[in-house]
Amino acid sequence: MNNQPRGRKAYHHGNLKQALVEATLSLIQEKGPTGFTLAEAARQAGVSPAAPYRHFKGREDLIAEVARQGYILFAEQLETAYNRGKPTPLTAFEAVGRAYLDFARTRPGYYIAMFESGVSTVGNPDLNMVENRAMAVLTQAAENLFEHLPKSQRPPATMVSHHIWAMSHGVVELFARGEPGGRAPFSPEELLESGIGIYLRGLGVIPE
Amino acid sequence: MNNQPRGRKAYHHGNLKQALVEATLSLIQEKGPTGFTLAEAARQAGVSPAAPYRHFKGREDLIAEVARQGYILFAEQLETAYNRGKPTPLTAFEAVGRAYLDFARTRPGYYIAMFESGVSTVGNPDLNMVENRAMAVLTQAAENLFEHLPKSQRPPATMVSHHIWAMSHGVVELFARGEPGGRAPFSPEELLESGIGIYLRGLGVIPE
DNA sequence: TGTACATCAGTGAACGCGCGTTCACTGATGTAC
DNA sequence: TGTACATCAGTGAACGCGCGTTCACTGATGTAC
Repeated sequence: MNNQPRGRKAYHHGNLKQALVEATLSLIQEKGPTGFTLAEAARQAGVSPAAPYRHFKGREDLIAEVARQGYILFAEQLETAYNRGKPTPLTAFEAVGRAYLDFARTRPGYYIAMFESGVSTVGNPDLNMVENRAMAVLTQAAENLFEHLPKSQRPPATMVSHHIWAMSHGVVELFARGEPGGRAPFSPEELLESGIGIYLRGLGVIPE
Repeated sequence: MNNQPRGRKAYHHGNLKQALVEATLSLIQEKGPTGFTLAEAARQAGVSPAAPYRHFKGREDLIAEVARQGYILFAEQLETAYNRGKPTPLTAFEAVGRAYLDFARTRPGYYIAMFESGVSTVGNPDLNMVENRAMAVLTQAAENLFEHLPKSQRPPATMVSHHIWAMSHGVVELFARGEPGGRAPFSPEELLESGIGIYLRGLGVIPE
């Protein structure tokens, strides 16, 4: 059903929904969430401005779909990096941190739709679910880290995952945007890696 | 010069520039940076849509001014909290962290203009200066923390301040926005305080 | 103290623009028999 | 295999809207003499 007659414009696009998602990604990337308009996404997909309404309730709904797909990819990428805690819980955890940053940098369109577009995951069950799935990877990775700690010394894993998420997000927003070297004398990678390292030492899971 | 004849609308506003800044703050707070329009700010200040152009080059310029004032207030608030490192470097540092969060929560309009409006401090010397001033407080507070550490163990203070900034910003963006309890089972205050605590322990400036 | 005049800080009308959305429509596709 | 028909996924024109910005203007204020 994806095969339109090649070489002549088909009346039916064939895959408009996804084409709109991709147009949204590239527009958001270029001009920020403000710069994105439904009309332009339609234009970029080679379709009239009314066409998107066959697939989305409106502008907001399209952005939300982009965010939803983004969360899924995000969770997958984190899961892959986590690799079920192999080879060691610690290296796996650190790999997740790097994957976070990598996602934000290589897929800025998704990242922006997810975190900077103003879509709220509260009150949108679909979004909420995929967001939790991504979060769960971080929490799981944290949990594993504490295996060897005496129970009394284990911090709540969700707290740790929130800390890591906050620091990663902060690094992305403040230091991984705009011109290289914009705000910081350190690369985002260095910054996140060293930050997580110090934090983990404070947690007692890295010996000094 | 601030005294207009009371009780009758004056042809000259008297303090329009600041009134526009305040209108911008409240609009940005309510509707986000996207929802802000020059026209509405003018309306809210009780003035024609052309009037703002006597004081600002345009929409962007007004937002930049709001951000600029925000950075100054921000730096002042951090400085006050820092209190020259009294009573101890550690408590002073922690107070700065709390002040960061407090600023973001009690002055969301400024915070949003500074960090979420898309104004870039790069290439705007005025903004750059005040941003650095705020940053310097964090760096100074970090530096003090290491007084008692042997030189070889001292991490670069700017790195530390960047870490703290990132974590604070992350907490604000992810957990201090939207409905209470939106994304996290912890309050932003708890989250930031515990996060910084663990980090400082990792730095070796808090004994376990 | 009064007056002439320059400057400042507003007005209000107008512009062109592009957006989001709706509508009745139509061409293409899929399906039942 | 062919045909009738329902449904799907587009079109294109139109709408009302509010925005940012410009313009010639004017009323208020400040200053030199």
